[in-house]
Amino acid sequence: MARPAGLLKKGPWTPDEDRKLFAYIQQHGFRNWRTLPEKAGLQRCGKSCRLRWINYLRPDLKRGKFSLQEEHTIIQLHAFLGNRWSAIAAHLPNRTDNEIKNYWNTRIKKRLNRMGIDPTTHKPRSNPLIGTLNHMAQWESARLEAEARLVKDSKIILSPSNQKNINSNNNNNNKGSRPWTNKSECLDVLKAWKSVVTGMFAVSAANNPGPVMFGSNQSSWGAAEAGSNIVGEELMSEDDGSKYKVAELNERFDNWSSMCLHDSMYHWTGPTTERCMGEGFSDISVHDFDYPIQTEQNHQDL
DNA sequence: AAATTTTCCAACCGCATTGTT
DNA sequence: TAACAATGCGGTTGGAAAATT
Repeated sequence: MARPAGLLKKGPWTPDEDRKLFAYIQQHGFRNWRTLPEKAGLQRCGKSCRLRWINYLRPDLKRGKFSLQEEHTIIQLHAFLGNRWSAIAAHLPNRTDNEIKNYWNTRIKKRLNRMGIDPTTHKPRSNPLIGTLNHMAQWESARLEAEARLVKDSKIILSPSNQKNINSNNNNNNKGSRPWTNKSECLDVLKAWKSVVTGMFAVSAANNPGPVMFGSNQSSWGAAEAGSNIVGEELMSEDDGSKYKVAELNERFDNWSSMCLHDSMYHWTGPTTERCMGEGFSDISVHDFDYPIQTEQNHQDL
């Protein structure tokens, strides 16, 4: 049975211990973590073995730097799920909850703080008007970045030769080009955003290139469907089945469904029923809810 | 080059949840 | 159904490595 606690080893694992654990699990798998250490010839508790396997030895682990896409996914999922690292990890293949938690605490959290965003609530610290719409913080960060970009770009535009280049670029219709390079549309969305933040919900559709709508009960819109039970139930049945989470997610989705952006630049459609059922929650990430300015390059610089 | 500070991450701890008898 | 054991999760910490002074 259990070894006296005093005889159990603690602290960093040695290569020899790793070899023993790996070899044992390769051969026998892991069924009973409590008895495993003794069988594998290790002076560790089962808990320690389990952790070592899950966080380090597992062969399917993807180690190394997080990609920009992974980082986006983490931020977005954190806005949905909070500090539920295991739930977040479930949507990032080959990453562990511990790794994600560390990455959040050491990098993302600090960056959000620097941007004036509360990493817990995802809300800008300085603006109490923003109510329960957690993801708005992400929009705010997008807005700040967009504004910074516009300021930068406006200086470039002053040059006639640059103006010419920009015009031709806009006509290229490049598949890979970022849609928000169209500045007037970008500004319209920023205006719309501002009106949400300040509680002024009147956005004239006539003044916008695409439908930009705010308000409640937009149930005929795709995004509103994100609040349906189907979405929540699917999610929970796969992962943990906790009813309170279904309720919580639905509540959040209900809030979010009151804000529906359909626009060629900021395209938030929410997780549609089909996609949640077919591919999982992670599908809502990156391309649907992007941070406009950040690129692979400046991600590397961070 | 040395001292100090900061960053990063593996590992631990305690509590919650789930499974078993 | 209660009691206990096993497992899982998230917060925290210690120390090594990197960066800064």
